[in-house]
Amino acid sequence: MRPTDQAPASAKRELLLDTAWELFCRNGYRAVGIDTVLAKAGVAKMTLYNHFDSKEDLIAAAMTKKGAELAASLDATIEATGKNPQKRLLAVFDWLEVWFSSGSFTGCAFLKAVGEFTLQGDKPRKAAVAFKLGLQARIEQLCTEASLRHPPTLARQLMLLMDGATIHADMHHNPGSAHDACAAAKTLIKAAAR
Amino acid sequence: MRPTDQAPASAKRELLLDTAWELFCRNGYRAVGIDTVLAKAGVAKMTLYNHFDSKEDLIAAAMTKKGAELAASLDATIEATGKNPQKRLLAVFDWLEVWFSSGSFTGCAFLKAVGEFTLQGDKPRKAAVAFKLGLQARIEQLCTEASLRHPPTLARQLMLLMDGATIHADMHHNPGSAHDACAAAKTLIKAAAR
DNA sequence: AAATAAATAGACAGACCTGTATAATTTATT
DNA sequence: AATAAATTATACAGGTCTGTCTATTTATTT
Repeated sequence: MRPTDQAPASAKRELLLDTAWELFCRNGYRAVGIDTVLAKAGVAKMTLYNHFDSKEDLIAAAMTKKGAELAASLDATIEATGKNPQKRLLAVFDWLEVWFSSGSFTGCAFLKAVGEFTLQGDKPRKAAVAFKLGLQARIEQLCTEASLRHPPTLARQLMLLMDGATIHADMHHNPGSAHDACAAAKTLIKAAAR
Repeated sequence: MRPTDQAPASAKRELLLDTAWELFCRNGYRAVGIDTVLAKAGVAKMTLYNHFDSKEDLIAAAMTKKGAELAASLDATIEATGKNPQKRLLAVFDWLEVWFSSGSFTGCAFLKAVGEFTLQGDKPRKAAVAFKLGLQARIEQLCTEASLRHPPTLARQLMLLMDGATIHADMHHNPGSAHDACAAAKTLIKAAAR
């Protein structure tokens, strides 16, 4: 794991990203102050500002890092599912259910960022949109590989189910929303099969 | 429109609720200060605190008021659709599309409240959950009236599509997500018909 | 007109926030 | 061991926030 040129990996830096992610995701971005992150991470303030230009930069960097981790985690789940293209597509919902039931689930930090950072130019919002579009592209690819009709449309529809389920799992403290979404997805997939 | 006993309707009070709703929905709850609401409404601070105990109370009250208005608006759309039960159910998505395309659309204040107020006891969160459950009950009723199978499950699934579409319309500035959701809903409804 | 209620302006306390400055100290590298 | 780099502690500036207090003015009602 060589550090990227743009973002050299130091231990403190990674610790800050992980701590920030957890706190912001659980309590909201504006509700959590920098000092809270620093206290929990046990890191000095100047260290933070040596690594990041601002709080928003820290947030965006955490989202980029975690987004990559999540994408890798999803891919691992898909690969572990085997070769059947439809099963691989449906594995996305198993992945969601595991997440929702994990105990550490506190909603989707990307969706929350869209709610809190409402300006087009806000870095956290841009990081969130980028992650969601990347995920959508992956879903679309799976739809294509499953030889389903209209992969772009179907992928968007499946994204509605996924993000809806994520919101509901958080709002109603109900991991079962993954099951509802999965059942609906099966119906859509069956209708798009040829 | 007689004022409710619990919340007597004064002009200033209603103005505060409307102004707060718009600003909070557009910019986020914690991002907007009380003073901004007061300046836009042209109301003195003490007037606010004579009508509401706290900022969170104002937020929760605005959500309750707007929730009732939205429910009435939806019902009006449904009634205007006619008697066909399936068309009445699908009218929900027309209603969404009108909202998304309205120009004043800045995302769903209820979903944003869930993201920003993460404690069970937070009044805004409770108001949001109450609204969403009420809407879900209405959808379930429409499913029942359309003689569809498993109305509770189907209603939850349609809610996933609706909330997903709302999030996406905001996140991607794409009112067309209502159309995606509607098409998916038609597939689910057809599969649940008997 | 008199009395009661509602709204106003403005200052203010106390807390919190982000980001900076400085100097001492630890860690890593050569 | 000597030098360079990273981290720390602490204080602080400047701003913002919610909510309160007081005194004054405007509406409403009797």
